[in-house]
Amino acid sequence: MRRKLTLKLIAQELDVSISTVSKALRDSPEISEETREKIKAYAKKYNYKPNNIALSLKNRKTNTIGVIIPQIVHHFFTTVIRGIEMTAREHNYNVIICLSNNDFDKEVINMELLANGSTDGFILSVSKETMLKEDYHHINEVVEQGMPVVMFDRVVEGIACDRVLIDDKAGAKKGVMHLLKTGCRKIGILTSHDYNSVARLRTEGYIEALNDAGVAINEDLILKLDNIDECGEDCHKRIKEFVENNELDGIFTVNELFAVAAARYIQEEGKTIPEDISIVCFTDGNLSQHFIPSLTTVSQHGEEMGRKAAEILINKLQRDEEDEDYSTTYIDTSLIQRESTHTLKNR
Amino acid sequence: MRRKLTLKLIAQELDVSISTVSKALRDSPEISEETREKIKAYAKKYNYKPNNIALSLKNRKTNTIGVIIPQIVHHFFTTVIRGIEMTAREHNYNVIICLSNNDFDKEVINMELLANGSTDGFILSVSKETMLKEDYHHINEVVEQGMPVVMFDRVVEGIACDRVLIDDKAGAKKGVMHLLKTGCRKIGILTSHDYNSVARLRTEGYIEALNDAGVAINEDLILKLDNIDECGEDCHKRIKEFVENNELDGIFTVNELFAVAAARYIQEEGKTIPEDISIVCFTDGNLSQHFIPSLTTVSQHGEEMGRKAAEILINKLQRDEEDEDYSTTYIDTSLIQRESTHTLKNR
DNA sequence: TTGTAGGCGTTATCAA
DNA sequence: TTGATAACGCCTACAA
Repeated sequence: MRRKLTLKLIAQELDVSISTVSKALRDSPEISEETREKIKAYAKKYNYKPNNIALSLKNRKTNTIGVIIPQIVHHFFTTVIRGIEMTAREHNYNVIICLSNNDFDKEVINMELLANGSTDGFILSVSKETMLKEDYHHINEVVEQGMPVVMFDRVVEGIACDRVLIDDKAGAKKGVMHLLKTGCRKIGILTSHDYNSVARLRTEGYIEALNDAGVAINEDLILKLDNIDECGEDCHKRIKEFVENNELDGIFTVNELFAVAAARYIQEEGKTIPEDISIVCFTDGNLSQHFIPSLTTVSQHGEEMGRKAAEILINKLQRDEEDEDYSTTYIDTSLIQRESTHTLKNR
Repeated sequence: MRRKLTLKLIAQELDVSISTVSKALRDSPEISEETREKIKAYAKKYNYKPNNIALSLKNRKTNTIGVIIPQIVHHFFTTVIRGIEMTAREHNYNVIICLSNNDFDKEVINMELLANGSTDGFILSVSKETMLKEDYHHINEVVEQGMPVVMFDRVVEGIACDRVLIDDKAGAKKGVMHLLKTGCRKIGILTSHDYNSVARLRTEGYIEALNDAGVAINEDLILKLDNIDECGEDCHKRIKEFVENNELDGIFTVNELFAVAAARYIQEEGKTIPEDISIVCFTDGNLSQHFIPSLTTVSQHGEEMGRKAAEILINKLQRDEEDEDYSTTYIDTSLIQRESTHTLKNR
């Protein structure tokens, strides 16, 4: 079989019209039992499958959700995707994923590409560069064309779309409170600059937890690194100095990488975790689970987040009269206690 | 702007025919300077973008590459995807990614889905379940329809397609030789069952390295775990026993997870790495880099692999007369020395 | 220089 | 019960 089978080819072969074939295959009662069977048998034998492209064109909808994310290395994004895919499949939607690699231009290209017919709507987490530039024209354009958009995790103000967020502030607070409960008082935080919505909220949670506990905020104990997605040489150096120059008994970090770097320099100083310094970090990924000591983390329930985002989007897609109300949903976090903090009886 | 702009709409608005608009926008010399400018100005003003779906249908090609992989958590797959995307973009192809989650049914569904018009060709790494079942009908179907397929990493015999492989055997050999060179003699291997092509080849490399060095193979030192993608409870237990019951001075593992698990039980026994036992593992990911001690690894050059796979596929797509010759390309590995092995002067 | 017609693969409407 | 026709959005050979 060289070329894909089409209705036309079947029609020619069986000497009927195209529309007869179409109807027969869709079990139309218009067609006589006999011809219907004949056509279906032929289609089955030669494995006919309708061409999705033609269907999309005809129906003006693709039944496909476009997902645009900065990176895929993140365990977190992986779980979100899984959630999206599960819900999508349940509702007979397909998912296509594009990576922006935290690059503004790529984000724009990808969105335009998918917006030109490949997709009915978007689920997206904006790239670092986009946040820095504060240029959202590509997202707004898509919205203006009537395609629903759901932003998750790394969201941005001023766009007419739904939002699904980790409750970053509450999560961070939960983590820092755990440190406090297990006896830490000199707690530092490794975070990132405030343009990153996620980092900012987590820093706020840290501050709030300390405030609630009546522990004074010491600006020296707040280290804002340049990038929340990696930890390069310079980042390592700053963490090293931070650990060496401050008398800490606890550290909260906004990602795993910072936590692991801190652990390294803590141990190099001859201190042990959690005896001398406890660690709690955000994101329950590979590293947290397998590091020695394994890390107490604030887990993000990415799968639930993905499910929720997909649900909202599909919902919007299905009742196409468009309402102008946009929701913001918060997804809870939970604390996973492991070896990097003192054990606590009550939970 | 509610509905997307089409040629038809522009034509109505400017009171010309559709084909005039089409030609003008494609800079046809047939159209007078004047109307051309007028049309282009209008299109630009209202941000006209051709509908990809319509183009695909017309041209019977999508300019899209479908990528199907088992998992995305793997750092390795991430780098492969990056390579694919880079090359694809250079040649004006788009990439759409689908995850099989190591699930046979999902692999089949995804392939059928993409094959029905969404994609011109495939780059795929088969799922664990598919390898187990040895059922490749979905891949063969796609091939028979004339869509080129490039398999990478987890490949399978008996399919008419190109292949891009890590030289797993040579890589493993390289890793084990490093252990030998740094003085290890009682070297164990943590690997997976032979149905996994990758695991099998790495095991062979291990054996060959020992043979070459004149070290006798001891079957007790070869542990075949059930799954190469994760390391669950049972897996951990078996690794623990393996480490405790054997007098080892070196361990080679086919992935990071096994290495990290081994490290844990080695240290629990009061031994240190690399002083008492050295470790080398396959896959240069997050864990290897950040673990303490950081792990000496066999790095897979995933990006190069992705580039190569994409190049081969695009090449096939572009000269559409189909030749029946299929290539197998091996991608080299390299050894990255870190803290988990003794240092070696020469490299 | 501009417009008409046909086709890519489907489906829906209406006519035979 | 079956078939012809138009339409989805685009492109192109050919006619005007």
